[in-house]
Amino acid sequence: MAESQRSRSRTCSSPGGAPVELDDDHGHPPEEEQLELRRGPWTVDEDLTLVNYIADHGEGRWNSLARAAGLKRTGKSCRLRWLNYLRPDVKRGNFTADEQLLILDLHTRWGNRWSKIAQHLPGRTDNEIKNYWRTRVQKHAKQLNCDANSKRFKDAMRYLWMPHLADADDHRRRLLLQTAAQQHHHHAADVVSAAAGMVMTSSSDSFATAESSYDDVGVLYANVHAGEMLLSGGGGDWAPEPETTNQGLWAAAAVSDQSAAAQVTGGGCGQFQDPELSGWVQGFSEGITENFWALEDIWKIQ
DNA sequence: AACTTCCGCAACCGCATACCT
DNA sequence: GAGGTATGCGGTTGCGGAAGT
Repeated sequence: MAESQRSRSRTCSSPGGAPVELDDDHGHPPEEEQLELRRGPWTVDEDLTLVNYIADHGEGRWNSLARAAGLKRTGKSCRLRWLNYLRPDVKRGNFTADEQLLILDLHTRWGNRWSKIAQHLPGRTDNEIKNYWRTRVQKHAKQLNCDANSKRFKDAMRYLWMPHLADADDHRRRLLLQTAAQQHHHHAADVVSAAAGMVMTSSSDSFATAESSYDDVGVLYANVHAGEMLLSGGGGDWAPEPETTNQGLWAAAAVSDQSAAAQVTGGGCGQFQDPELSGWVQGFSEGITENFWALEDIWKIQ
């Protein structure tokens, strides 16, 4: 990507985002402003400025917002910072099994339409999903020696990984409910904390940056809230909110695929559309193959 | 402890499209 | 309709911390 590297070479990414010169863009801000523009990591002060300004005036009109707020940033940069990090409803932490399932399924449908996928995962940003895909999913594809966009990999996800995730999610829910039952004599707040702790554990996170202390509160609140929701479900009827459910997208497939996966792992041969994959997957069932253990390892990574 | 490598994430870029005049 | 500007999207990069040696 010569073009990318070329343009990237103009950037100054010194920590703290020292003012740098810009020579690009169709926007062509006045010369004196170009000299002042900052890029690179946002400081706490900048975050606060942006958050306060949006709280007072709302979002939108990003270029003028940046100027009016006194931020020496491009409108683009402000928009990105707000949408991906500062928005109050942005959810942080690892993806839940539900979310992973949804991403896998939606990606098989829509490909790299990250923003479209993100619309079905409330609180998640396209950037986060994109990063997840590139760092986790593609890594797994690499381990399987196939392309993440290949039919083979998609089938592997569909028949092996997704049922695995579904199982794990069931297991997680059972654990939470079990915890609630065991501790029912405790003070309610203790129970909620315990559940929240479990949620925190299952979605532990790298949010502990120096500039994100105020985010921690939000994350904690969100997880405690999640714990409350899980516990208030009471009878094992917990389900994601309507928007976050799979709404038949993968649910039906997951149910039917459970049997396919069971066939695979149980020694049978699932009916796969791709005859090549059928043979490949059949390998799992006929003794232990390298691929099988690779998949098991992949699962442990989750 | 020091150094290197790997990995995840935030932020950037160019391009496409929508919107405005 | 043409031109200019704003916004949104997807791809890519580099930093910083974790893990490994």
